[in-house]
Amino acid sequence: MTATTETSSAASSPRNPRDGAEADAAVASAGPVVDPVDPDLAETARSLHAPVVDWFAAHARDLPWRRREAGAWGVMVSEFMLQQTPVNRVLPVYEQWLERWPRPADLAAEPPGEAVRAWGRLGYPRRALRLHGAAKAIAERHGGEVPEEHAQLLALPGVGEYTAAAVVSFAYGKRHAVLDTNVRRVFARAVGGQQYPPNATTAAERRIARALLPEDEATASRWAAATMELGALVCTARSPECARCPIAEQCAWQLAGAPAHEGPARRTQSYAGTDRQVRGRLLAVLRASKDPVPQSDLDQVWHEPVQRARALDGLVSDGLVEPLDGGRYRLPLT
DNA sequence: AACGCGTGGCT
DNA sequence: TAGCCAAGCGT
Repeated sequence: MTATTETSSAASSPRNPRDGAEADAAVASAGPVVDPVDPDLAETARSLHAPVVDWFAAHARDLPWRRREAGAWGVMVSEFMLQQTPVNRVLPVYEQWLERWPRPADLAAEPPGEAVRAWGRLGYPRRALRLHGAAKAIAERHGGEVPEEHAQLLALPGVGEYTAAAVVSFAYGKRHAVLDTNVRRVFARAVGGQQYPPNATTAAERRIARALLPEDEATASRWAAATMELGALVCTARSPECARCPIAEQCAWQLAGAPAHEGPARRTQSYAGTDRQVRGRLLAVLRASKDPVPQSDLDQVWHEPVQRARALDGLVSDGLVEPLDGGRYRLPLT
């Protein structure tokens, strides 16, 4: 089954990002919200489920957060760490984290600076602060249990649309569409016939993800994990291994001759010389020291005083660094 | 909506 | 080699 006119127009949303939104709005205003499933899309879905889920059963990696003993907290910790950080770098930090803080309340009882320190070099250390904040909220407002509802999860710091969906689906086995960068790429190719999805998630993509979600709860949960895994291992961004793909024969992109991506390239972010690099160096010094660090030590990490001061100010206003008397700094105790 | 936010491996 | 890329979020 190749992409229909409906799905291909929806999935070509880099050009027409409003198609899906208008359709959704029209349905929403019509009354009770029942997912509008295009019959062709439904047929596409049925033809994809078995091969993808079977492939997953045979090829899924044995990752610690996929084991039963991980629990919802383990899933949640892994999802925070995996936000923009590769699996291989997450693995050792995840193990140490859960050993030290096996429940949300254990983390909540510690200063936020300890979370930042334990985060190590995973990058984007504000995630550590948010995970600590989420743990406190769970301890205080949810009786120490990771909430099961998508809306409750979404209210936690650092939990966005994707992470909430991942916890709902992976930790609690509930039926919820999960759209991460891997799934978006798989759908863009298999359904949309495009090499890459649009830069930002569109309403059209959400609609397709919902339409493709299996009815059965347990299958839906496996499907979510399976499509992610397929994107991570086979349908990769740079060099997809279509010969190993369980749905290559049905893939709209393959059937179209694997055309190269049209349209604007993704903005590539620089790093060298940016405030981010300076922040990283400052924080590395602070992580390494259990005691407060004098300003003079921090001054060593970057030659340019204006940028250095701006980076330090930023860390303080983000709550990643606590200024003390006498020009000394440390990771935050509160 | 576009941007800032770390870090390191890969091609 | 210099981008490109990695299970996003918040503003």
